[in-house]
Amino acid sequence: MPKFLDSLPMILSRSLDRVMPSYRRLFQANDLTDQQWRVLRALWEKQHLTSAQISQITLLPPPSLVGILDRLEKKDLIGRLRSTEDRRHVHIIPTQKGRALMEHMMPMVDRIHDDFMQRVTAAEWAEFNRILEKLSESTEKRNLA
Amino acid sequence: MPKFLDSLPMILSRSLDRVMPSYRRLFQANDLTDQQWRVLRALWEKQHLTSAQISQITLLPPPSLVGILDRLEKKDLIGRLRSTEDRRHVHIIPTQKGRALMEHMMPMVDRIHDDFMQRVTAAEWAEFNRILEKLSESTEKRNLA
DNA sequence: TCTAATTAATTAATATATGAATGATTCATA
DNA sequence: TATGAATCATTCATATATTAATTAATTAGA
Repeated sequence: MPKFLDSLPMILSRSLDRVMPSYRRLFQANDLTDQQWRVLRALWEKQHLTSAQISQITLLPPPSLVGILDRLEKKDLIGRLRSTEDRRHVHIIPTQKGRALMEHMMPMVDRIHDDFMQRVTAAEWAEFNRILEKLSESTEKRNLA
Repeated sequence: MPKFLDSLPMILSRSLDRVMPSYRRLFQANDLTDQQWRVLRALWEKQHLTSAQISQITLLPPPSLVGILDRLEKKDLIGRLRSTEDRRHVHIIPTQKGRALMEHMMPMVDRIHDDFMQRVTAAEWAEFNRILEKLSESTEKRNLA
């Protein structure tokens, strides 16, 4: 009989609870929430993304994203620009201030990641990802139509 | 350079997002949220727990727990009983209705867990847990005083 | 014994999650 | 080309997360 604490949701939740504080200290020092950083981080690679794309990348649900973008906009870290081709899309673009903050934080975020990676070997990390993928792989039939 | 999507928080979050729907369907069918079920589940083994104990077991932060317990109490699934020895403690006790619901749901919850476990071998599951423990092990100095 | 420090539960303020619904727009197609 | 289906961002209602502060009760120590 599987014990509650050993269930997949609890194991993953517990790990997240243990991992996040390391990051959160940095986020708070820069007056950002976890989610707000995620949005900025998503804009690191691409210079502009639609709201829907950010939602997919960051895993933030669209209704949450609206408020998160509102607050980032209020802090002058991002801007919204409605697309001219398809007026349903809204392009999210980091401001100068937002880009400066990202450049300031990225090295420290990478450093935290590296610290975690040093806890395991490359082989262990690969194995971990392989098994987790098997465990959480989506079985939903995709719409291939 | 570690990519955003391959960071530990994103990997764990993505897995949770993939795993939870299987459970959530069952919870919703029984008019429970994830967190409300967690509280009931914690009471499966022990017949009564204090609010603080439930918080530790379920990983639900105390301020959230207050409202969750309120709603469970309103549904007549649990009761609150202030301790007589130490009047700061509040014992949480499932009602008859709450216990019946637990007994109804537990087999199905176990079934979902078993389905996930069948995706990997026992060795893989053990290895997964070992590596995840190394990755998320708390380095905070414990108060050993 | 009396006060300072602790502890358990709670409240408060703000931010986010979840699921359903809406409004504006674009697409598909008869 | 009118029209229903699909899409994107958003709103709404409710539930939960996060951090700080509060309240009541207990404990530790001078």
